[in-house]
Amino acid sequence: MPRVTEAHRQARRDEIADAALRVLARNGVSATSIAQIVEESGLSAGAIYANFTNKADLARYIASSLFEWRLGRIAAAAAEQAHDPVAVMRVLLSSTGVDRPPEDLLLQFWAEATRDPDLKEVLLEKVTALRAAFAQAVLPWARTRDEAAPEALADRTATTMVVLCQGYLTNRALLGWVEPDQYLDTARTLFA
Amino acid sequence: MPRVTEAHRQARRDEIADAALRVLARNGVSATSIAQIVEESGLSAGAIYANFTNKADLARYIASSLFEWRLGRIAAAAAEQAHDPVAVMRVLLSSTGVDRPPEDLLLQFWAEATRDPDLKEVLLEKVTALRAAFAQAVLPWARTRDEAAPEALADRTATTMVVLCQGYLTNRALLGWVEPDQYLDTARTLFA
DNA sequence: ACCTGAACACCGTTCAAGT
DNA sequence: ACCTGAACACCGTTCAAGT
Repeated sequence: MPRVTEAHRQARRDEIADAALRVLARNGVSATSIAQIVEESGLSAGAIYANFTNKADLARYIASSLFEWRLGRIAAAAAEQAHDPVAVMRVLLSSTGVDRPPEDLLLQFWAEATRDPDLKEVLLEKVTALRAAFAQAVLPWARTRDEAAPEALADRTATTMVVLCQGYLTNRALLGWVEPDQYLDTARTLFA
Repeated sequence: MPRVTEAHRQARRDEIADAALRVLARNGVSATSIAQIVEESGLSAGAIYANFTNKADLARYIASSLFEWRLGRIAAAAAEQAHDPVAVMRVLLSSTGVDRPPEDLLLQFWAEATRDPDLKEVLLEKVTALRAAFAQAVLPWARTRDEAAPEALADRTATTMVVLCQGYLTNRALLGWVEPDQYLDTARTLFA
């Protein structure tokens, strides 16, 4: 297969995925049909199935790119001055932007992954990368706290940071009860 | 409508809901069809639609009872000796039992609620009750920390406890990375 | 009064026919 | 080589006909 065709194929895949994401953002995962994606993309049902094996495969492609976006954010946060775990989480949770993927879609994909092993594998890969980025970001902090085994402390801390951020995002997607600052500050009081 | 008929109707609803829950636990929300519930219950499609307005209404009924179960747990935890927030969360997160509802179903309903206002209302009601139970449970602790406005501290703390527990359950439903004790202990280190 | 199950519009997916 | 869109099996929901 010549290179030009491969590039064209990738462009087609992204064209379909972009159209699908627009429909997903409007209607959510469970209420999005192939017919709607066909209409939004201006292509045909056959064209979608020539580029993705099925609807779950298309969803996986989209979910992967959405979680990738958040990974970019945390890498940026790690590069900033903050090395304290709470400060790093504050950057991630407070991050805004026009291109921010809808948090309820992340939650819907996360829930779907409990029943879709392939999707689970994709998200596990992303979360593992996120955890590694957290661990690297807080390593300087860990060195000031446990000079004997700072790497182990950073790893444990990174895992808990993932869980803490998940809780916040899960909550905000549905209820939006708490601002990041209140969440982190009250948590500090609670654990003191 | 005579009372006997009303009781019979309620029994029918629970018969259908119980059958549906068995299918849901096996296959998950998105892969469960009315046809499967018809087969599992031994009734007909018409009987289901005579007792629930549609599939979403049936799901709402089931989700409500599952979250109710967790509420019972936290009320029990509140009645125990523990008044420290971390100890109360430890009881909730470590609770086991044969009748424990599958956590991935809770997560799937939570995600669905971001697109279903009626389901959102049901879950909001349950979470508000959970938050109130938390607030009551930690009030003695709050009095030892802030004698001026212990109720306000208890409320803020309860909100954050909800978010912290959500994060843990969201994580465990898919990854199962962390034990409750490690999560709570490392969080303490992280915020110190 | 309640239940049955065939019928309906729509869903995800396929594949013969086109270009 | 890739796309189209009618066709297929199955989905959620309804409702005339039964008991």
